[in-house]
Amino acid sequence: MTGLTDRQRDIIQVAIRIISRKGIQELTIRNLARDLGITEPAIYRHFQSKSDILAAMLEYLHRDTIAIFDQVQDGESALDRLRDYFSRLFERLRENPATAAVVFSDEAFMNDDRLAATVRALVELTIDNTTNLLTLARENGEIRADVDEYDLATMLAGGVRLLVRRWHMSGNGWDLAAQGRSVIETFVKLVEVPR
Amino acid sequence: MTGLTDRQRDIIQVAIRIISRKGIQELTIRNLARDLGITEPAIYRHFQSKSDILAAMLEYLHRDTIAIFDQVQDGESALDRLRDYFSRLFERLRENPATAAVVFSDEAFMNDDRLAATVRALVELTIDNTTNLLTLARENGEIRADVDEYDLATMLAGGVRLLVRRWHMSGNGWDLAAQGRSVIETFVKLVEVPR
DNA sequence: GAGGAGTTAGTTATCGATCACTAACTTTGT
DNA sequence: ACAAAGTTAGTGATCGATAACTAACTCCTC
Repeated sequence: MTGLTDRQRDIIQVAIRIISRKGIQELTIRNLARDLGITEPAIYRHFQSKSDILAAMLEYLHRDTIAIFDQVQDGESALDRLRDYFSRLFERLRENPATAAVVFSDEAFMNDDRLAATVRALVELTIDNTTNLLTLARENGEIRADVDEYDLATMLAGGVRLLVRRWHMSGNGWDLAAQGRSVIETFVKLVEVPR
Repeated sequence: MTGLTDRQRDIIQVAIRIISRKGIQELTIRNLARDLGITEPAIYRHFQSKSDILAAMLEYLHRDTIAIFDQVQDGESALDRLRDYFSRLFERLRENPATAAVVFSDEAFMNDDRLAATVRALVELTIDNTTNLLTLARENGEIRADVDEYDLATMLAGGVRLLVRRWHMSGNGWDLAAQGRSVIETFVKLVEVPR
């Protein structure tokens, strides 16, 4: 369904792990081959170029993020769905902290137009999802209507991004989900219309 | 006072410009020399290593950010000082858009412990400044007291960071100060205690 | 079911390009 | 005349990528 072989998936996972632990500068074909336990040319049996590996990696993360949004329950209130969405994002990061690092390696993809566009789309996805839920919340009358919802989405998504960045920089040394929940609840408290 | 020669300042400015336009991957001694109009070894007359150039660049940005915070007027209310602070940050970015790019190249400094610590401190600086102003605002009774101010600082600083990132990614194609003001005012509207 | 043909996934060895950096020499300004 | 700031010419290391080859497995034909 994803169009990837098992071996291609292996390579992507190892690539993500390298980026997570050592930064994207350390993601070389050499290091990738070493961690996979094969030689460098063998990698080219599975991907035509390093750029293709990165593209597949970004596409994988993109699909994964879409899947998370799709899992968010339908019946709840928009604010509950917002809580659910970020809770699931935090859960994924806890299970696979490596994914966080990739999203903060934007700059590394600037050279390659295709990769730059993909990583940009990946970042925008979370913002768009947030904006959509906030629009729904306003339509439902769950949040105050006297503030721009795009500004709200910017603050919420930006705040969570900053939190994840600091968590990643700290070596994942604290409970992201707990801190994240605190930020989300603070946000909800600010925008919620008392019922 | 800064301990830098004129030539060292030239080099830092050109380095910042390269990072801004092409990303940190393109910041090589070769490209730096070419843009400066001299040969590569000449650079080593002014800095002992590439790492030293990056360290000096980060230190320069750090001093600059501190200077901006110090310029914020004293007499106003804490919320007005907050507005003033971010307004000055946006103004600096408008005058020198290159500085934005550097702060988003965190990952590039991960290899070098000294650089990593410096860039981390640079990012924390804005958050700390924001937190301090929010603490003051609460003490003055300007903002509601039922929300965690560290969460507030995370959302505000994170939101602004995200905004700046998108502005940079768009090739500085729109008015950052105007969009930034909108985010700040939305934030103020959320936290302000009606008087 | 035996045996060639083709495929898959690896190997060793090597390529040209580029990286940060250096030694030795020359030019320039005071 | 001397020091600062430039030059030419080169270093070893590492980058992504390729050529040539091989072991192991599958598939097709008779």
